[in-house]
Amino acid sequence: MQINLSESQQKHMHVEEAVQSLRRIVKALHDYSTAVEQQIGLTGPQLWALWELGRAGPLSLKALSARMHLDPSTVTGVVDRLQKRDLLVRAPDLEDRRRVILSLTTAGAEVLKAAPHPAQSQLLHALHAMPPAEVEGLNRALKQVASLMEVEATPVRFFFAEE
Amino acid sequence: MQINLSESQQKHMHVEEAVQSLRRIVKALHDYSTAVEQQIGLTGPQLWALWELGRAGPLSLKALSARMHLDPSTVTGVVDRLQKRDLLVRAPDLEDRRRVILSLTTAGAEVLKAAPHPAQSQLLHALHAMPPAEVEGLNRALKQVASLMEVEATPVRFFFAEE
DNA sequence: ATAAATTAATTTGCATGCAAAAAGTTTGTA
DNA sequence: TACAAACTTTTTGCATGCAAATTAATTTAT
Repeated sequence: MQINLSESQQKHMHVEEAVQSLRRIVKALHDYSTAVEQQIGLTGPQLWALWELGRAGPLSLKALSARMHLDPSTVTGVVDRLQKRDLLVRAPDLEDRRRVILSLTTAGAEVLKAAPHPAQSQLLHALHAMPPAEVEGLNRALKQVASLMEVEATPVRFFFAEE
Repeated sequence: MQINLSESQQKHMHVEEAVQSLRRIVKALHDYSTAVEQQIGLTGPQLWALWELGRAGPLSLKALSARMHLDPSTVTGVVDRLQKRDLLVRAPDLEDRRRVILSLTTAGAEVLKAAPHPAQSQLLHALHAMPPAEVEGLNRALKQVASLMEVEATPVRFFFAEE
């Protein structure tokens, strides 16, 4: 079967598919987190925090927040729950007493050893599995999308052909 | 200054940048929602719910939940807040008394008329602004990433409105 | 040397988001 | 018809997530 599409129709199709693919990626990330939670009893953010501590050694709360790209007040809660389960400890920083030093406990390190990678790694894995040229092209296109979206910082009304 | 990078180092760089770009896209979506919230005093999900009601007429809570791809228990809360501000009303369905019929109030329709589209328009706008070849390449790469991430095939869900 | 500004972590308040269970309604079946 | 099963909404409980305010400690400026 041969169907002829106008150039704008083809483009619209690609846009729809690209949006669909982004949804699939987000869903895959979410599903992976849910599966991990079922498996080891830690939520996505909790495992992620442990994982960052495991790879980057003891960290202050702020440093951990920065690595997770989350607000410190959010990470405080995540750390509370991990501490309650003795997977990490808070210790005062003698250099700067405002700071708290977060370290894995032995139990935390054990859990981490048995745990799968956090969901972020799922994405990294996929990207590393792709041909370099593909990754480079994807990178260029994503950067452009991000730039175009950042230009429109303030809400504007958009109008679309059919929809 | 000339620095030689191995092929794997170059690839790793592209991977990092691609992940960074995805983060920027997610952040741009969030920033847009925040800007809308500042402008019209409605959160992203609240505007989204109003918008679906505006375009798809009166809906039951379940039907609205389905359109938003959110759990009914979540939408109950969103609807509560909109009802408290008289932007929509709950009415019993005489056909099936389990159901609740959600309708925009005049005030709700007014707010909607003055409001920008919900956040996903930002992304669509950016994609439509790109050269067709770029979109096609992006599409192909994203599909591959999604496939690689989907260890087991599962039905696609959504992270924002559409249709 | 001391006041002012900054910084780190926490607390509080609000809004998602889901799962599980409760309550009322309708449908299917024996 | 009676009763079980399924459906619709709400409630409850928990875990993010951010913004704004607080507290304590440190740095900067006067």
